[in-house]
Amino acid sequence: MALSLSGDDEEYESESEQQRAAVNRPKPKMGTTSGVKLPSNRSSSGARRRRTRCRKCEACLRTECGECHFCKDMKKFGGPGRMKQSCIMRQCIAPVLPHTAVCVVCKEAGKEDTLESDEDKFNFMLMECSICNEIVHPNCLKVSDASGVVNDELPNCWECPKCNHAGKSGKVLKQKRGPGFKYASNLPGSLLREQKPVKEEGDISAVTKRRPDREETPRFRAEEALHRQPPLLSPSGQPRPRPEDKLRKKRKLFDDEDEEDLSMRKKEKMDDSYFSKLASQIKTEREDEDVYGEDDEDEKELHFRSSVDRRDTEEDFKNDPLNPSIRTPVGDSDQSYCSSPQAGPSSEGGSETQERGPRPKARRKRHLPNNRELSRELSKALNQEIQKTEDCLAIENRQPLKAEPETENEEPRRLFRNGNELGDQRTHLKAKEMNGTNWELRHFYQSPITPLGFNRSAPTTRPVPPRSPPKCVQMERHVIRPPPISPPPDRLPLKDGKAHVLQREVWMKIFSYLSHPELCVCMRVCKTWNRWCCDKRLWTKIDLNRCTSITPLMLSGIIRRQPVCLDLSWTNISKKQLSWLINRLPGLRVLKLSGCSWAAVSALCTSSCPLLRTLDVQWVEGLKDAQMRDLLSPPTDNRPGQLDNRCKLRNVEDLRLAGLDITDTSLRLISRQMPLLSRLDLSYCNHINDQSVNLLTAKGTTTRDSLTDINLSVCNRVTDYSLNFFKRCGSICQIDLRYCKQVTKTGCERFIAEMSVSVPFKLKEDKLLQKTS
DNA sequence: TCAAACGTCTTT
DNA sequence: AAAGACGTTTGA
Repeated sequence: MALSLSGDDEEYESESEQQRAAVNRPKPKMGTTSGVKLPSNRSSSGARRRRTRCRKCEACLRTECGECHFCKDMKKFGGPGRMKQSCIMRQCIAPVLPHTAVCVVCKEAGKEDTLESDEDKFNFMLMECSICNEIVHPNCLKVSDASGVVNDELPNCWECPKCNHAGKSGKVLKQKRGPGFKYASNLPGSLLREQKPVKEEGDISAVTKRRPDREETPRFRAEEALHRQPPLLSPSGQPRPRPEDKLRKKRKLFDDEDEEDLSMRKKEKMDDSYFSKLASQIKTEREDEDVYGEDDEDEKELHFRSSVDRRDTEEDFKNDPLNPSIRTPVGDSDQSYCSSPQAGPSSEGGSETQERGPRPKARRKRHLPNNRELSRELSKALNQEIQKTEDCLAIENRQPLKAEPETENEEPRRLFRNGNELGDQRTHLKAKEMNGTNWELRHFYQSPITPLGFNRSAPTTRPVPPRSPPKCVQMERHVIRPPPISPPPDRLPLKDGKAHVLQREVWMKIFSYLSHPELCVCMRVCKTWNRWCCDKRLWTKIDLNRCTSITPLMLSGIIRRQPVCLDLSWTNISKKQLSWLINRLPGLRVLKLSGCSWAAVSALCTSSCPLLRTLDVQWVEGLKDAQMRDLLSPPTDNRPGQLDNRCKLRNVEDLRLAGLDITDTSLRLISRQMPLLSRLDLSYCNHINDQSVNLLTAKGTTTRDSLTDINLSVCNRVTDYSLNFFKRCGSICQIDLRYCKQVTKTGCERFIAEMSVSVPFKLKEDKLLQKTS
């Protein structure tokens, strides 16, 4: 299929293939396999062990979805059973060598389980060479002057010392990641698409680290973006962004002319920093030099790893394209494709606004570019870069390009400090310099929401919900990487072969003081730093708020970092993307989806995130009672293995529902299904009234005791009477009734007076009641 | 022995 | 290039 050999892959031929060629099948086409048959003996180069699922990864643990292409083919689902493929949802993340695999030297199986130290484990585990396909215990090899290059993307996979030392390239490598990725990455609409290897051109790095495909990023078109209008005032008092903020000043900020500047600035920046000095000592860990150490605790928890930002080279360092704000020309959003979110169970509410026209443009002129605009532009710029990066890396990995980058958006040549390195390696270099950290940069430059002031004139007007993105021909195409088998090295290798004196954990301490943009800088220094800086401890919170385009690269970047808190508010993330993410972020505690479409948010209906504590779905387009019911109801899917009948959001403590057209129906469900709910934001909910408050605080409800903080600001149906209901809330600490027309100051004062006996309250602001002490 | 499914080839 | 087909490997 997609991973079949290109004409160059002449060294590879599997046993079965040979048999087939000889017996069962027509002769392979010329060029597909070499005329010279390789010995089928596995101990020799050429034959490769089929891998099998690990049975441990999340995918392996899933049950068949019954809906995908391959499930439908299965006999048990009524299909013909011809395709014989694993369910898409069950594509193993880290396919392993079969149990029958043995070392070609000692003929014994892997023995790592019997050993204690990491070093022993490594030495006695079976390693399959991605070049010669030999499976050996590293310890059984006698090559002392060269070490293997571990491929952290696939368990038990490396380039053996022999091949590595001989300078063989991985060009014959067909599937570094092995099976299990194959179909998932090639299915229509799959998030996991990948490409066939392509003819090698030029001198490219020895190891073919696979790259995610060039993405066909779902994006909003400029017009569409204008339609996505967050509220003018967020319930937390944060003003909502205005349409005029969006998509202005397309190129100005990142004009090509700044490119020169960039190298200078980079130079300066690096020259006078300690890092730059250090960097000069650091051994540049090119792909073919990199030897990974053992797994570290944190990374073991990661189920996926992407190679997004794993390209770091000298070039990276020298050409640090770090400051995106002065960097890439921003392409027009004409190439913006939109994903094709499938509406969730209750998608009916989401489409009515799709045809809305753009807002009056006059408003757009009003203010100067602010940080948010900047970030938006950056987002686009970076996405584009990422796309190009992928192209380049596709070349680097001898994968065919899906398409050439749009000429008009072609990245201008940069001034490299070492211009001579550009030469014939330009493509490669370009790929490297654009090291997948790009996306990471973007969100750092997103500013916090800039206050625009309260707009009370029409506070309860719902923002125009984001338009549902149109179908995208090629949606996310992205490869997820398994986590590294081996951890980063404990010490930083230096050029002289020695290791830096500081241990990794010391570096981690240092890194922990850095901002995310700074971490991105560090990630470009070398591979080791790249890996270290990706430690999830440094990325507990990832903010993609108002990112106009969530790209597959970003998704895998997120997975790689395993954030605890993820803000995807006001993005055009699709259902598929969100679902994909949630399923891969088992530790996610905070998920912010405000301003997203219900189509996207409905991913929560089918994905389980039992650890989720904070859910922000304010201003979600089309999220009404029916949808809320879907969100809160137990999974309807009761296929075998689907045993959890509890509410998927049962552990939510902080629920933000501002700006939703929900009624008491939803509140009943909430009070029933979220026993731990402590903070509830219902601001701008026009249907909320005293009866709603009564419901939430009624006898027998868990919310009565669990609620500590409720936001009812701009709920115009709420009156002073609600305050009586709050008196029975045992834990209530804050009641926000600001801008509730029917709530009076007198009413609040009365509440304070009456409560003073038991719980002292104060008016922090007008109609904002807060417990003192 | 059998179901599952990997990896490659063929067909579209 | 993508989708489909299928022999063979793998684990139970």
